[in-house]
Amino acid sequence: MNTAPKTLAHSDCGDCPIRYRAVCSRCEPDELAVLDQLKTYKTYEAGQMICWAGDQLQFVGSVVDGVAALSQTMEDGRRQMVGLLLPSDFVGRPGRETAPFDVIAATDVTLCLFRKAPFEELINSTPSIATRLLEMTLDELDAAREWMLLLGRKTAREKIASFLAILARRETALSAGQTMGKVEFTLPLSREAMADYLGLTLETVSRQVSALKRAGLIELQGKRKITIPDFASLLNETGDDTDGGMPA
Amino acid sequence: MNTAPKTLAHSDCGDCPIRYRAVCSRCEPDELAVLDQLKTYKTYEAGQMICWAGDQLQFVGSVVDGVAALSQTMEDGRRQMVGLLLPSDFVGRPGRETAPFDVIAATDVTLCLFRKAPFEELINSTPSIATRLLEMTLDELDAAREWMLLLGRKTAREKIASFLAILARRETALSAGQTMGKVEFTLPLSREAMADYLGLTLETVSRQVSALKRAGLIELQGKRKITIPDFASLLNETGDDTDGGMPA
DNA sequence: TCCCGTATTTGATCTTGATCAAAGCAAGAT
DNA sequence: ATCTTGCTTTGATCAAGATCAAATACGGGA
Repeated sequence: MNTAPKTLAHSDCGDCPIRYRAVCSRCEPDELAVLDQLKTYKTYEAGQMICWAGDQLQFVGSVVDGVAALSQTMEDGRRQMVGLLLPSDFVGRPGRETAPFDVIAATDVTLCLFRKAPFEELINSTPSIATRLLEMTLDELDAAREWMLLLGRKTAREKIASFLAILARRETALSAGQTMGKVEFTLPLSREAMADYLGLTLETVSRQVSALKRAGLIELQGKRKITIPDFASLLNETGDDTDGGMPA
Repeated sequence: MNTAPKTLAHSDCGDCPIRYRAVCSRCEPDELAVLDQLKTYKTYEAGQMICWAGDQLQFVGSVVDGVAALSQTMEDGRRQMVGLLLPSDFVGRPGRETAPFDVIAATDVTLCLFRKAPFEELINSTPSIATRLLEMTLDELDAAREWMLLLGRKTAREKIASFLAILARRETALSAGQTMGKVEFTLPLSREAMADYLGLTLETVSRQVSALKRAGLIELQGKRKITIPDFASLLNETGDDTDGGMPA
């Protein structure tokens, strides 16, 4: 599961994704110099806890490679994943003392980290960075609310189709091509993790994946490699408004 | 349902809640002067659409009185409420062109509005405001993620108990007293709206409310007035970690 | 006060997805 | 090559909640 690191850097901004997504929308040289001095990298193995809900937060940063998950667990063990962190996503809470949720490495993960205190100073002294972070947080909030529709109202089949569609879209977004006929990608999550994300049991996930395969909407190579022969017909299964509109 | 307007203003800051919650954490006189010139009030009747998903956004602002709801609807009519906006909550999207979700007046609602463009200028020129908005948005994000746990994993009974507990907490937060033995309040939502919020049907909501009443955990005066004789025992029904921890 | 329209409650049945249980499979270890 | 071990798939059964269909209660006018 150790894919070669993908380089997501802004063309002008070196190799650390945070400079591109979270900070460097205008590439001010001063800010970059500060960030260069602050950044460190850290890696985690698949399954490892990155932090626990309630932990003191020392760092913020972003995902360089791999997939991390935010999740919550109830006393009796019921678990709900509340966010997926893919490469280039921001991790952490400027202005917060403690982590609100558990963070778990779903695959092997590399993070690019900055000590929180100096990063917060940077935010407070640089409106463009605060604005950029606000924008990203609003995106996350919209995504969370889309997910609430999925969790509250969609059927198991629609949940699976939606999840696959989101991954597929993210895949093709990275590799320029907008053609959207056929898409191939690797599932970053186990059946159990998918269940935790979708508010289902792993058995139901397995059954519905099989059902989509039987229906010819997806093809499987092994357990994790997925081919979507016709993206549009998968979209029909998601329950989403298929025509235009705003992406989440 | 037209309760007398509650005044939520910061003691130093006049009558508009936005100055307290979103902007006026330090009460800079210049900012307040600008905001005073911008603000207007607008009222909506219960049930009225405040805006539709996809609408051009001209304003941002905050709820002064009443309850508004963010919601999404699928083509076949399934609906999921994704946020409740209570007095002092911020409405709108600095930096966004269009509304991501429908906004509906759940009760009669009064909003305090500012034109978006000048408000955005204020944000960009005043780091403390951008930071404050970021903080508020992070709070909303945490609340949305708490809600994902509720939607994905909680039972109908736990959902109802959680919802009532949240309202009760909000009620007592406003009226100083932290005693938390007995709480009384009025439901701001119909059974149908509660169902849309909780990812249930209105029948299931009705049945579970009746069940909680039979169990002596709540009392009803009419349909909408609720008394919680012992808040702690209602909390036991929410499935939440009851001891300490961080509030959402 | 009575009437009407809407919201709520209640009941009977049906469906979906959870739960329990048992194989199946692939990859690494012996 | 065979035996683990840890997923994943599949099957049978069950329960929670949805759906369909009536009652019933409530609130606001005439």
